[in-house]
Formats: sequence, structure tokens, C-alpha cells
Amino acid sequence: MKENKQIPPATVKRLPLYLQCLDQLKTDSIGVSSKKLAELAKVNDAQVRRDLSYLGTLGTRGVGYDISTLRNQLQLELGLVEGWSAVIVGIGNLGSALAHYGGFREKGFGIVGLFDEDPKKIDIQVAGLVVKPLKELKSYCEKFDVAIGIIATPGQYAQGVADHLINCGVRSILNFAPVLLKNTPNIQIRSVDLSQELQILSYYLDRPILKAVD
Amino acid sequence: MKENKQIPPATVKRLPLYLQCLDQLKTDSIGVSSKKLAELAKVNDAQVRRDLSYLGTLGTRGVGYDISTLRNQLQLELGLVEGWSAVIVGIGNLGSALAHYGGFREKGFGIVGLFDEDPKKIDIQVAGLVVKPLKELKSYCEKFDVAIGIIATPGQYAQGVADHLINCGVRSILNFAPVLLKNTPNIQIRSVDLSQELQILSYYLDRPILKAVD
DNA sequence: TTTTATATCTAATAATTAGTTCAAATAATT
DNA sequence: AATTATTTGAACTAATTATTAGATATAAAA
Repeated sequence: MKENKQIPPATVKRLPLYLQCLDQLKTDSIGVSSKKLAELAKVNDAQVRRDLSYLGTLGTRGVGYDISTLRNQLQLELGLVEGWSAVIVGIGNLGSALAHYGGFREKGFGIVGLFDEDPKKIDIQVAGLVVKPLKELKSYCEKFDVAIGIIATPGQYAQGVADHLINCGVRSILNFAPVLLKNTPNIQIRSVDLSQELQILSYYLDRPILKAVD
Repeated sequence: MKENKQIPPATVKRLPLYLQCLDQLKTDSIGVSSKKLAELAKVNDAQVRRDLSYLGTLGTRGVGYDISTLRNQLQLELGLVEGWSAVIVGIGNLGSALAHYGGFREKGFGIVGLFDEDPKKIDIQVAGLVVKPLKELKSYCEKFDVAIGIIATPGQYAQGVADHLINCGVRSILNFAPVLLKNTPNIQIRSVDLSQELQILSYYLDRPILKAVD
């Protein structure tokens, strides 16, 4: 049992994966083994057991893990029960896609605002929300206690938007613009670069024997 | 010099990042130091040097790296000079966003086809391409020697589409559907799960002292 | 020319991450 | 009730990844 030990980053990255594996399981089953989870998540089964042991002693020897207990514990550890609010800035194709994406709400996040600079975009409705100009960002962030900013603008605006978000009290940024944002103390930034993923695939296309990680 | 040694996966994942750093540099500078690159990429400068050393002895002691040599070498190693062809399956919001995304072409990939099942989507034009039904996938893959399939369908169709793509000779899959695809021998699969990224951020939102990796 | 500052590269070390082995616990079977 | 098959969890070991330290090369300054 390692309840009070801090969870290694490599494990944190796998926790959402395990949660997804649970969703993919037949709804009628109430228990699951590390072997089964490992198969779904494509990791070693000892890895699964070790990762889950950071959440406490959840399994039963000879039996496995209770699915609902495990799901609750994963959600708790990941902070999904906090109901964090998020805004999306940049309502182009990608921003619209993110606004429509059901997975955020499903996992407990609330998209409370959509923002854009372009006057043609202002006031149009996307996924049940009305697009607002950036000058209204601050009041939204205060009103909804927005913790997460999602950036889907063209690259050239991303850093400015990030600064603006941070200025509005946002503490975490998920950046889809293909630029590297500057580090800010106490602000968590994650970047998803669509073409980088393709480039990694490309490397392994030339080398069919090797196997990519992650 | 480690030219003939195989590049560690952790390094491969950073190579596209370094390429992006080079793009972000002032266009008039012809050289760059590992220190500068490290600052942009937010990694240790020794890490940068070690990573780059896998591409050969590219740097000059006391001077740094020549930007254009470095860019060429990165593109070569990542296989970006091969001009791999890709198709996108699932032309909803996300698929359209991916079709419009300029970063793919910019990095040397060619999107040669868009496919969907929905009769309402067939024949409409997206980003200069006409959406085709899945039954035409095979002929496209043969005609254009498609190496990469990008899946942007709803989760429930993703595995079927993946099987179809593999059947058509596609060797790499970039999956944006929030499901875990089965492993297939000799097929490279990378998944980008938008909500997983948010969940990792959420973990660190509760723990402001810690710093996420990757 | 000598000195100083800069910066790569390699070897050695440290830290992190992953995998193996086995004892202990549970449930099913004989 | 005893035996066997499962399966977790923890200790140990192995592999990978990251960092530090030092040797060497270059360019600029004294």
C-alpha cells in the first residue's frame, strides 16, 4: 500500500487510460482482473497492479478489482469529481469540434464559454453555447471559476491568448495550436500537436520492426 | 557519434518538438545552441545534445548547431522527405478540422482522400477534397499508396474502420476516436484522446506543486 | 599569443520506469 | 477438508531515461 506516496508521472498518464478501459468493459461484469485490464490497455499486467496500488489497496487476491470501486477511485484521484470548468478560445474548425466533443462533459468537465476575436464568429451558436468576444473572458472566468483554458486558435495568437487566460485566473491550459507556449510558474500547460503525432508515426513507418511506445 | 545505434523511443518523441523549435526561431539566425533549443522545448540542454547526437555529429564545439543542417537531418530521420500519403475517415467536426489543418501538408504529408459512411456527407467538398464513401477506400489506397489512416469517427465505428484501413494496406493509424484499438502485428497505431489530456491536467490542478511531464 | 567564454560530446552517475518472481489470499474443485 | 487454479501485492532485478562532470574544440578578447 502506497496511499500517501506521490504518484509517478508515468502512472498518472496511464490512469485515464484505465478509466477508458473500464468504460470499454461489458456493462454486466462487476469485477476485472489486472490481466484483462492490461490486455485492453496494452501494458504489462504487473504494471497495471502497481499503478492501481498507488490508489490504495483496491484489489482482492485471487479475485481481482471491483469495477465500480476502481472507477470511483480513479475519478477521485484524477480530480474528475471536482467538476472543473473550462473555456475554449478559437472557434474555427478545431474549436468547434472540441465544443461538440462529448467526451469532456462525460468525464466531468464543463465547457462554460466559447470565445473568438473574429466579429463574424461572435454571437453564433456552437454546441448550444453562444460565441463571445475575448473582452468578456474575464467576467466569465470569474463567474464560473474557470480552471482550464483550451486554446484552438491559429499559432500566432496562441501565446497572447495564453497570457490573457492566465491573467483571468486560469491555472491550466490545453493547447492545440502548433506553437510552444512559454512556461509560467504554477500554470500547467499541455500541448497536443496534431502533426507531431503523425511525425512519430512517420519515423516508425520507415522502420517496421521497431515498436513505438506510448 | 551514435549514427548506427537505434534511437530510443523517448528521443523519437522529442524529434518533432525540436523541429518545431527550429520553426519558431528567428528566420535570420543561421545557428542555434542546445541551450536555446532546450529553453524553447522546455527540456534539459544536455538532453537536447544527447538527442541530437543520435542524428550524427551535427554540432560544432564552441559554436552550436547549423539550423538548416539540423532541420534537414531531423526531416530525414523522421521520414518527412518520403511524402507519405494519408486519408481521413470520418468527416464530422473533428475530421473537417483535421482536413483543414495545414500542419500536415507543411510537414510533408499529403491528405489524398476523405471518407465517410453518412450519405449526407458524400460528395460534399471539404478543404478542397470531395468526401467519398468507404467502398472507394481500397481503390484510393492502391492508387495513392496510402500509408497512414487517420480515424475521426465516433468511437463505435473506429475498430471497424481500422480493420478496413489495414485491409486496404495502410500501415499506420492515427486514431482520434476515444476507443482503444486492437493491436495488429506490423501496424503502428497512435491514439490521441482529447479528454485524456484534460484528465491529466485535472490531476495536477489539485496538486499545484507538482509538475507534469511530457 | 594567451586567456577567457562558450558550447559540444562522451563517460559516468543518478533517477525513473518497467518487468520478474514469489508469498499470501481467495474461490472453485476434488 | 484438502488440493488446485487464480490473482494480488511487494520485493527484487532489469532496462530505460535523464543529468552531471569533465575533456575538447572554437571564437572572441586582452
